[in-house]
Amino acid sequence: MLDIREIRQSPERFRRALARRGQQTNFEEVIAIDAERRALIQRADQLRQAKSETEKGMRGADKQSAEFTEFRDKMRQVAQEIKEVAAAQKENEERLRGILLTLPNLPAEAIPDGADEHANVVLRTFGEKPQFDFEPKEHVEIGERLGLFDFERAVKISRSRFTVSMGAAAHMERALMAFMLDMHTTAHGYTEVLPPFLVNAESMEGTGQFPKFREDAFELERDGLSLIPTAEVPVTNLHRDEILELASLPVKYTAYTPCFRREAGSYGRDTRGLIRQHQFQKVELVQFTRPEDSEAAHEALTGHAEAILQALGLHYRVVDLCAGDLGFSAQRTYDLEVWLPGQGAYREISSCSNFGDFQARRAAIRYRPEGGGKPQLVHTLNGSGLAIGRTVVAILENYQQADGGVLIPEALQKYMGGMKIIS
RNA sequence: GGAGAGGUGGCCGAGAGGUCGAAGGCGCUUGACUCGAAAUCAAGUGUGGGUUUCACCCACCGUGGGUUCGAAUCCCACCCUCUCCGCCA
Repeated sequence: MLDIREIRQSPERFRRALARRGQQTNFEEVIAIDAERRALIQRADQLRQAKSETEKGMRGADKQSAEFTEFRDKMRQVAQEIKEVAAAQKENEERLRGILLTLPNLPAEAIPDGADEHANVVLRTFGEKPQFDFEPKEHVEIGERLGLFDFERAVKISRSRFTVSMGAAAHMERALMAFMLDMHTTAHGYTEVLPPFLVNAESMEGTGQFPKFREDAFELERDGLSLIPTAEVPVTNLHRDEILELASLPVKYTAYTPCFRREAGSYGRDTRGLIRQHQFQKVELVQFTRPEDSEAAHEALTGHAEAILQALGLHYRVVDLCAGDLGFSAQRTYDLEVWLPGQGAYREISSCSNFGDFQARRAAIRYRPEGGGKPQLVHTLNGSGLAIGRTVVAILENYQQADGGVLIPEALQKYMGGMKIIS
């Protein structure tokens, strides 16, 4: 959520920043509602002050006296007015919040301009495309031959865009989970968290999924809960409505969870294989930092996700998303795109974002600054480290052999009982 | 799922229609005492908002409604916690 006080002071700055996202925003309405809001607050405060003064007078008065009756009539009138102003305030605040909750975060100044992914900028690449002396296959073919996935039965027991992983593929998911969590907890200093996979609406609002992207979520309406679309939601909301100790910052969490997405509006895209699923597993990285530390933390967090790809020997590139391609809550995002030889394309395998204070303001996550003083909003960050299904895809396609087998990256072998090859 | 008890400041805990942002204690901070520490004494110690911003004012006793001139206190609904029973991995 954007800060209404800052909007009030410099609407033009906000208008220009959101225009970079391709979003035309008219702040006149918001500012007018805000002015009305403050006027209502002042009116309400005055009335309450009058009320409490009248009440003081009543305390000493004889209940039979004319004075008391006069006071009581005055109180009646004030109470009625308070009720009216309170109703107006409620309506006003709902209107204001309703608008503010649908406004996206301001893009960071440093990021490239552009309307869509074509304007994204490649910052760096790691490794090189592997060479094959045969035509590399897509993971679906590779998996079919090795009996790794059962797409048909997944549809039978659930529906399309779900997959059953079998044998070595299921084992590899488990191995990747353990491998990634181990690296992040030991080498990168994250605390492991296993959160609920169902969360309430307040949590979905805190990180920015609700209200604007409600149609993307699987909801259990009977219970008022949603399946998490990413571990970001439960893990960031761990500290909702909290004031963190300065000494505890940065707080760094890593969590393995399944993620559930409706993929509304993606009909026809990536219909084959594991790339786009209603359910996928992911190891997530989440950080809470002081405002002045978030940019450096963003670089570091991206590096933590990269370390996994590097350890697995996978060629990838780091992309700085342009203003038009940025997610709703993010001020800056680096995507990690892994090379998929079977597809002959780079595909997103991780997305690392700095949200600034946008989520912190929605979720009221603060810290006590140096030397005490008023609590300040933290900055929140997160990134996939990594999406596990897509990592399986990348391993299958990059490590495939002419005979149809797949070598297992060395770093992963000990997590797969010493297995060196799937054949 | 059924029955009962309960949700008050960082924590414990009083308050049971008006004098209550809320006693008392613990904790924490600062000062005094001390060579220093402990003990003791004194003062301070929540969050949000508004404004005419070294100050003043308003709100907040689980959440939302209601009764009343007036609600932490009475009524209703919901949420949560605890105990017992049932069920269950």
